[in-house]
Amino acid sequence: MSFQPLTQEPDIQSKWLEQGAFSISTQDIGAREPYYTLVMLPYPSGRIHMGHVRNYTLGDVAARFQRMRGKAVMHPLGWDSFGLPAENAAIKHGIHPAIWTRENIADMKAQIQRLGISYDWDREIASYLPDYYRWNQWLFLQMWKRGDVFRALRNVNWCEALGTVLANEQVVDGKDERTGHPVVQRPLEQYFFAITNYADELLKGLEGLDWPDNVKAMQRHWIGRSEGARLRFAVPEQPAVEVFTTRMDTLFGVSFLALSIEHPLIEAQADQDPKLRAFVARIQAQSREERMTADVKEGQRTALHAVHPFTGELIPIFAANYVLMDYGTGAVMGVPAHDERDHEFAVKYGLPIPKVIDSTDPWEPGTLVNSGEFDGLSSEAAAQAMVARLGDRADRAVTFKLRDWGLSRQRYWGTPIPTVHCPEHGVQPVPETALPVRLPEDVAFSGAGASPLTTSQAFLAAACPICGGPARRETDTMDTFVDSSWYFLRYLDPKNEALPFDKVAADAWMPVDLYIGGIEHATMHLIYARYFHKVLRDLGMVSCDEPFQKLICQGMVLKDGFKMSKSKGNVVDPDEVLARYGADALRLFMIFAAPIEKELDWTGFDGIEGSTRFLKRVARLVDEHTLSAAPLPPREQLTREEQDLLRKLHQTIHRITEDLAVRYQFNTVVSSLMELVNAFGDLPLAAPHRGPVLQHALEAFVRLLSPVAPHLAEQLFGQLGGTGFAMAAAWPAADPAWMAADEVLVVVQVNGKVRGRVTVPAAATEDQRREAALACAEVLPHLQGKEIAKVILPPNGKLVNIVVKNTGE
RNA sequence: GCGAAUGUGGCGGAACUGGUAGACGCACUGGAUUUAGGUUCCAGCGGUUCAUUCCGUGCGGGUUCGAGUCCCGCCAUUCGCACCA
Repeated sequence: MSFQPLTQEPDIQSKWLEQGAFSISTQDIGAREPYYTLVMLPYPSGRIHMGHVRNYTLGDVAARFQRMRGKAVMHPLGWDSFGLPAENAAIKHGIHPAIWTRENIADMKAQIQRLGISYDWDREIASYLPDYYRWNQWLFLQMWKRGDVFRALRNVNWCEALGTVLANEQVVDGKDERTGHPVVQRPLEQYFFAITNYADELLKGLEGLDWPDNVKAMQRHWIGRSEGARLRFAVPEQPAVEVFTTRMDTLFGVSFLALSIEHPLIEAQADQDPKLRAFVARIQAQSREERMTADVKEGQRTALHAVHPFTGELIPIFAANYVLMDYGTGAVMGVPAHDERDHEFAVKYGLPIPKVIDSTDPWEPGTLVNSGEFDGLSSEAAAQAMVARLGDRADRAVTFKLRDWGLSRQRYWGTPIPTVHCPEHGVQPVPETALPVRLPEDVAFSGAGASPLTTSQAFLAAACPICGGPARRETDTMDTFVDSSWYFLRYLDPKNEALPFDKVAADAWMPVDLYIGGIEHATMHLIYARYFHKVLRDLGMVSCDEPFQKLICQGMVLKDGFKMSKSKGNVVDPDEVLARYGADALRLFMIFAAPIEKELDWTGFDGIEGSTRFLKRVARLVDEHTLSAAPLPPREQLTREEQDLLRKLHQTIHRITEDLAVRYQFNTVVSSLMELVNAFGDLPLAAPHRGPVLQHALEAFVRLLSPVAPHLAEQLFGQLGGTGFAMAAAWPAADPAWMAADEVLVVVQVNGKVRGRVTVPAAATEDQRREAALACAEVLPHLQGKEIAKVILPPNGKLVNIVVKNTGE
């Protein structure tokens, strides 16, 4: 029948779908162990790209392997279908985001099905559908009740000309990327999830996760825990200024306080100080980007002074551009002698630079000097002593870089936040019975002005849940990261109309056994989802602490060393490859060409030609084989070559199983398959038991092939007389008795250099191995005139090292 | 600057606990089959050498009978964060 992927693969795919070969249910758990393979929720941009192909193929190999091992495999896919591109398409082409999204999903789904990925499509979800986003709203209400949601002011990117808020990615060089209108920072009242309540747990939880080190490091850094102290400086006739410091020991070196321009004290002073007001206004006018990238430290002296808590000295207070309002307390004690930034600032403004720490590196801790009663103490001891001595003016404190999660978006295409604004009762959540709050259809997409939601009168009109009076419906929508923070739970119970998911289903499958996706989600998505999962646990909805036990980040797919992108014009369309080579060849190449976590360079079609060559060879091997019903003869009746083939078979089963189950090293799975195929070629045509030996080996081989090249495996499985699906057949077991050879090759080294090889019986004792090595013909010349100091025999028995030294002359 | 990772043939990469460096594939070279191209098959393919001679896993040291693997010090590349008090 040979290898005809373009006609055979679609047939096999329809058979799988018709017979529900990929479907799974919670009832399947019991006799079978659950296994949950997940890939990151894709955005339906319209076309799949090679990155998707790589990601989904990797997940599918794991899913198919675990299924064959008898696990109940959960393997779903859905669509992260809210977000800016759909709204931009609406503005640009006048097509409604829902229609654009629906069409894109249909196209991409067809492409993915053509790859033969074994998703249980009955569990497909899409976040833009009310069936899904109503549960975002429901969860928001639960979190509101628990106090996980709050409202606060935060700066947004505001474009005056458009009268709209822009997302960070829409702002380039301080301008709207579409129109070029200037963008400034402006505070707006928004909703937040109090993720910082979980900062410590999010940090500690990383320890137990089987995740790549760099991802864990990124999260640790993102959470950014630092220990120090909070300390209040008295300011005459003003409220005290609280600072956070990790270097309490340097307190005697303070020569100024630097406050953020948003600090309340600075805001109050600016009212009466024109110079300060001008400074604040100038910094405020800078775009977010300008301000983040400015590396010049600037400040403006205020008329105020703080009192040093120990010396009583008056310390000038500055407003400074390098102090961030949302880290620590928004105020810094300036210690120029022992902090690089403070030093730069003090030099610029002519402030004193008193040295108070003796150490080799001025920025590092050491021993205190010029610090009164604390002189001579170590930095660590001094910090403790100072906090104690200051009583209620200082406390030990921990600060995080992690900020609360602002979830408001002034956009149409997202989950409406389920609240109303009542003139009487303020912001009130809508009752659960009123969910979902649906997105209205009658909106205008102009790209200018406030959110399109404000153009729907029907949507805006609401009633206050407390007084029943007229209220304005909230027009902010949720960050799409909310959608992707719990979707993996909805897959487990996608049709539930009473709850987002049932706890029984969640307990059955969670945590996810293998999560595969791009490293670009190392911080945001992977922290938000962990946070949501912990909130859900505290709501009693899930039992485990962490959602994703094992994470693998696959490398990017490149073309000639560069990221594939439309603008570079170097995109390789998966459809083109599928149309020429079929799914199996593409899958095989994706798995074989590079280790999972490394970049994969698509240098041309040579690689996939090689994959096709291999698959053809495999097909030919089975075509040329004559079916044999005879039982496999006992080992002792087989010839050496026949035994060699079966030994290679069992060694390969062992290796591939380890690579898939333990090491997650998929590229060597393909190498092992190729080696085994090469070994098939070494079996002589005249081998007396060729029929049964080959039959036995091919039946096992086809199963090993099935996760990577499932279509061809299906076809060959049938050709070899198998019934049912290859994908449902049992994974072969490696027989240790077969893996061991009765003779082993021993490498003989002299002083660590390979000098010869001898074959000894597997059962040979150490003494026999030593004898054989010393008698080895190639080794003898290297022993001439030398004294044998010792002979090393490592426990693996595959090597003998003879250590010699020169005798006299 | 801080953090993490990675350096192995012309290329992608193997080498699992320190034990035959270069598996497997791509490209290339020669040969066979073929009218030819393609396909398929066989052989070769790190450098060097008269020689299985010596050299060789980014560089320099070290530990060891033995180092791609472990330790110390560099260099380079990639990624992430970046005024974090």
